Amino acid sequence: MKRKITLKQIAKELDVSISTVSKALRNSPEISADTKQKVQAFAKLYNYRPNNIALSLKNRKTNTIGIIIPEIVHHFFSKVIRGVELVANKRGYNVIIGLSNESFSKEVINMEMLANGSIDGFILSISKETQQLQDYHHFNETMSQGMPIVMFDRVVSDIKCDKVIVNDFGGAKSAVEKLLSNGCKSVALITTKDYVSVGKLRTQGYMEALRDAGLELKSELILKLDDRLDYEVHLDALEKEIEQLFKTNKVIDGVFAVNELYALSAMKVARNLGYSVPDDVQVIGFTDGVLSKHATPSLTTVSQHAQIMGEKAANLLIDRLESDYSENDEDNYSTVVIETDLIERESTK
Amino acid sequence: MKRKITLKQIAKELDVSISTVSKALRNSPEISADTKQKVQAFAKLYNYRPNNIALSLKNRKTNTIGIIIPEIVHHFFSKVIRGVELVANKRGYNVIIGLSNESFSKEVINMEMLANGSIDGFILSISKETQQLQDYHHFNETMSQGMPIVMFDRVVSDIKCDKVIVNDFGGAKSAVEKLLSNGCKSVALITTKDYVSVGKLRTQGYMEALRDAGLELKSELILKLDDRLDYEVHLDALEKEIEQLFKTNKVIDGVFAVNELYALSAMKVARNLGYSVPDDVQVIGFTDGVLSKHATPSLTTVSQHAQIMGEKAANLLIDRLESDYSENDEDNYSTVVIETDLIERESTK
DNA sequence: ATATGTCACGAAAACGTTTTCGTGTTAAAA
DNA sequence: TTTTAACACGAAAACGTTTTCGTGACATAT
Repeated sequence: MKRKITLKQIAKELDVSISTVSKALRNSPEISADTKQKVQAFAKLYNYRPNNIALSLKNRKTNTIGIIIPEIVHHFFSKVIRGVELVANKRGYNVIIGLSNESFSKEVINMEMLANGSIDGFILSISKETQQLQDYHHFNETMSQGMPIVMFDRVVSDIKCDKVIVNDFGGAKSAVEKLLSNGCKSVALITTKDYVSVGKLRTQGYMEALRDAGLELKSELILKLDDRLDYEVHLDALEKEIEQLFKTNKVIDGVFAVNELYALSAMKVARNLGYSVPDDVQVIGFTDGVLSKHATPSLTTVSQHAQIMGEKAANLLIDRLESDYSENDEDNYSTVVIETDLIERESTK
Repeated sequence: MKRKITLKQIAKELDVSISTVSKALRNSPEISADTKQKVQAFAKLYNYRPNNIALSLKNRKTNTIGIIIPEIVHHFFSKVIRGVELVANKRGYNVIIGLSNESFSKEVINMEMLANGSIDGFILSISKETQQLQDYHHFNETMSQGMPIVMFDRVVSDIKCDKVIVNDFGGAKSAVEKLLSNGCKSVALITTKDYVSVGKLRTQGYMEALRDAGLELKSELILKLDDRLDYEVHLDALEKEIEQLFKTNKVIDGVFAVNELYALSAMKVARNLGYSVPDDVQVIGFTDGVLSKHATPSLTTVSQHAQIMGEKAANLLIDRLESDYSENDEDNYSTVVIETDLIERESTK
């Protein structure tokens, strides 16, 4: 179990100086062909690779980007990671992950841990708790130390930084428009409480679609759920709520849900109540998830292009990291909006 | 945009030496109470935190573990990551990820990138391509440089290292036994080609269950699929194969599938052919996936406890990293076997 | 008054690199 | 023969820490 070989050891072995070895390996013209050959051969033999940590310290650059997300067991986020990793690797960066688990304090701790030199910049989506508390000091502190941040999906408009967001409003609107053009007269909305930024935007898209169509907005058709509860565990509670919605509003013939689980549950409840999907009730969800494709009937969804978001975010961050100062300190932050696609499946006509 | 403050800057500002600052912050008895107070106050004011990279270089220890997996958009792997991250964070480590994307060369490149000082040890699951090529030089080289590896799920028995595996054999066997005790007379198996280690073991479990029950093994009931094809994309091809299986074997009244997609497709095909699940055909899958729970009918599965695997793997690795040499170089490697659970849902009686 | 000891701090090395600058040797130019 | 230039290499600093060891100032004991 021998340690990795270092410049110093090579230098000693070959009886030259460390500088010579370093230069020889980088093919410096200062070094004679003879010496180069000797050094390079030796290095190859012993499989020499420069130590990343030493390089990071010297260059004050780690070539690593940190990604903080609320949850990894979630298709949307893992697809984003895949996008980030893809671009990062291609451009010579590593990716280090931190999970906030939807908790404010874990988000803060994780960021502090990574901000002390481990990474060059952050890509993150804020936790639900942070959204509620509206405490953003850790973002501001990080940025004031010269470490750039790119926010994606769940962003906060008060913070000045690069952002990548989904066109939640537009996606929701066109989904509801689809339902309406498919003949729905009473479209229900299953959404989250308003402190969740994306939920709020999707709700607004729903409203606008109705207004544009000259339809009255009926508050009894809107079900706002508290998503601090983990409905993946309390599935029955979720279904109860939706059942209530259907029972008190027999006219419902269309449902737009702001996430996959809500949409699936709506389909299930509707079926149990004797409705046929899509004949009696049509359903559209907002998600990139895998459930939609394999459900029966398969679910029409608004696709978010998570992987593209990740790629975009990574490119934004790395571009900023590699730009020179001059461009950097004018606040030329950009916000990239990823357009959604409506993927039509069996839950709509 | 001021850089993070360093010991040197504090020292200069307070007109003491760097050593004094360092000691004062670590509460060394060498330093007078006065000076300590002064330094600590200043450091707190400027929010001083030691630079991780410098510490890593000094200590030759990064407190970071690398995890290499074939794919992140996959419930099993993301759950494992969650487990690793949980334990790692609790024990003061960060997690850096590399995706092999099921490719041998990307696996090698990723490992080489991280092995040059960025991390203290690996947790990994090998790619399909590596399994085929049976080229394990990168694992051996990594370990010979004193960097420990913990393999999980897809392991290779030739390599001496800590391992965390699922009881694939036992899980499969008890699943098939369940089908038999539920009255199935002809249980089909949908599996992968034999070079996939876990697929092979699950196949063996199937066989043993039949043998124990005194049943004849009929090769026409075994469908071996080439999983180098991405069936998530070529879903129709997969369904064609399974349809063929059902059509040529009308007697099938039970199906054991080695993964979620195969199981779901089997259910779908069966239904399309006019069978009722579970009345005519009962189905069990092998997976931790999310599809099973939400399918209709929901799928009975062999649960792998992915998160626990991640936790176990992380603990094994960190234990080894933090053990002293003496225990380390005797080859006391352990293999932890995670037992499976049969989660009964609607696809079985 | 001298020897001993404690206290509080600083210098320097080390981790593994890269890079700037200085220098001795040799060959070419004057 | 002397001056100059090119060549090939080494010493040292720097990145930010921690830690070992040395040392000057002062107090106490002899």
